Amino acid sequence: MTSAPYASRERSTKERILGAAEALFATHGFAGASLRQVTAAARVNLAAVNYHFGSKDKLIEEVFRRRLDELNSRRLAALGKVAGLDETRLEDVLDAYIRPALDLSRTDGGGAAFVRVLARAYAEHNETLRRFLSDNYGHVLRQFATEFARQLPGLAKEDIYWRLDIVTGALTYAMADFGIIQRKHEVAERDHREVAAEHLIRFAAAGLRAPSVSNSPATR
Amino acid sequence: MTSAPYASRERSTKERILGAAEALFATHGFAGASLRQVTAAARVNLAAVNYHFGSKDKLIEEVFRRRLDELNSRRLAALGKVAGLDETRLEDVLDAYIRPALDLSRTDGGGAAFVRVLARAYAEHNETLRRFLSDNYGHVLRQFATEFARQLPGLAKEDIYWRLDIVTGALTYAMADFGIIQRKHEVAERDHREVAAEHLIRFAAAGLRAPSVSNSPATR
DNA sequence: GTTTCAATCAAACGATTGTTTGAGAGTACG
DNA sequence: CGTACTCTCAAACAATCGTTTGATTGAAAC
Repeated sequence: MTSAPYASRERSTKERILGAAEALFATHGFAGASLRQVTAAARVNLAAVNYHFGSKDKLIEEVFRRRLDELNSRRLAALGKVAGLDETRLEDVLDAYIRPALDLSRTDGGGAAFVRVLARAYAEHNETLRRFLSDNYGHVLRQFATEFARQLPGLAKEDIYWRLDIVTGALTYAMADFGIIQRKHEVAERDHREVAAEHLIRFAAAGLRAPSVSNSPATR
Repeated sequence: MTSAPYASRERSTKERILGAAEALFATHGFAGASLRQVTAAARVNLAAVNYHFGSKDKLIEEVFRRRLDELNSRRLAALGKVAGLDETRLEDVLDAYIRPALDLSRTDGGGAAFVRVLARAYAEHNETLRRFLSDNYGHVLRQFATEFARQLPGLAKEDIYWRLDIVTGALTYAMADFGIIQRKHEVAERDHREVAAEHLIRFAAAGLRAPSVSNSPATR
């Protein structure tokens, strides 16, 4: 029923499709990667996508759900270990937010590609996709916002959300490695992301601790 | 020769195509927006794109060049007014970097759409496009890096580039309005971006002033 | 008036798109 | 055995893609 019909030779057809789709969506975009490219890379018949997922759009959704469920629970688990504690520093909360994304990008199963897919999702600005992400991410972001608010009593709730958005943008951009400045080639990919996470946490912690904008409106 | 054949009724065919392409690329992506959609929106014959630009790829390049040339020179002009001066604060340099992007997104001619196109370009991760941006943006970024280094003598050159990348990522995503948290509908678009710029500058200034990562490697 | 040339137009080009079809293979259950 | 069911496959579907063609327009040059 739920298991494969006969002992699968390596990975199931569905998983092979998801993996190939993830990689191709990352490099060519959702519209740019065709189902023929995907099925060829997965060494699967063209009709398999519509048979297993129903349509290309459903396949895209499934690519997200597979990783986001994991990323969601990991972030919440990490947050649960530090939330509400007296000795918790701001950096610990940031680490709970950033580190799971970093770990995801280092999984052997192609999670690195998904980080780029996620960055594309933000760029898509598609209302359907946005609602999908909001439904799956909204409550996680709210929990983090609560803990950030506890760490930063001087900030208004609105400021918190603004800065979390900024952190998310910077995180997405950095994890997807969109830098204009070329990296040295001798630096390995995973070392690169590790360094990126350090810089991000350091930068974001200082940015979050900045004086409130709302309390001092005379900025310009 | 360079002028229109007869007094143009409103805007030239090339300009109408560029405007329509910019808007459609922003919402549907480069692969997602077809030339038939573009030419229909511009009220222009389908063949006009290939006649005036040669191909779809060349059209994409031209969409970038039109705005980037302006953004480039505005940023350098703003930087020139504050660079090297004793009374210049870090926030002034950041303002020179961020404000022109904000102004661009408020132009009536659809510059707001271009900001989203720019965000897409980063997500594209296309090597050709990356080189194009690096050629047009590289020297600007280097000049800003020099001034930032002057303002932040405690930071290593590598730290400067890392943090400039972070600022660029946060700027790109904030300006393109990719926030997961829904905004209040009563807030107008241009007010929204104005507030975004204030938050960004405040956040980025504090982040840039954070202690160097390189000088204290014991982060985790 | 005639030539010249840039610009626009409808129509078609072959290639590729997502999706559907119907036959066939292979396992499980009775 | 036969029936049932899941999955795979080659082939075709209509639609849409970027691009090209050849005719036609209209103003400028001579």
